[in-house]
Amino acid sequence: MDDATVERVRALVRAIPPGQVRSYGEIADEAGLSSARLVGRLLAEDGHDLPWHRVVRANGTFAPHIAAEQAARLRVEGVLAADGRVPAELRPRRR
DNA sequence: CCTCTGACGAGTC
DNA sequence: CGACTCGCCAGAG
Repeated sequence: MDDATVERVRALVRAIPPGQVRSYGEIADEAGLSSARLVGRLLAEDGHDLPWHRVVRANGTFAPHIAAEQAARLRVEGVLAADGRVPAELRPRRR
């Protein structure tokens, strides 16, 4: 994967407004990536300085190992994650 | 070169 | 709903 793509992903994540979430898949498409997994991988390696907590799975759930931290950070922004998932209204819609 | 393993997603049953 | 499968890219062993 090339650096330009990585930058696109980082920019997209940075562009997510507080209190709002987007899915790995959406980021992947818009950044021109073929797989959502790559977005996850990028965030794991190079996303420490990004609002990664605003990126959730397509069904609104969190990745297991970061669920607690993610829920905490979102709560600060006013997003109350009940039952380890984001409220339906904020959940990334499939279309 | 092959297999396994992910911060994933969509489709089937 | 949950459980499984397959496609996806890259790095590790």
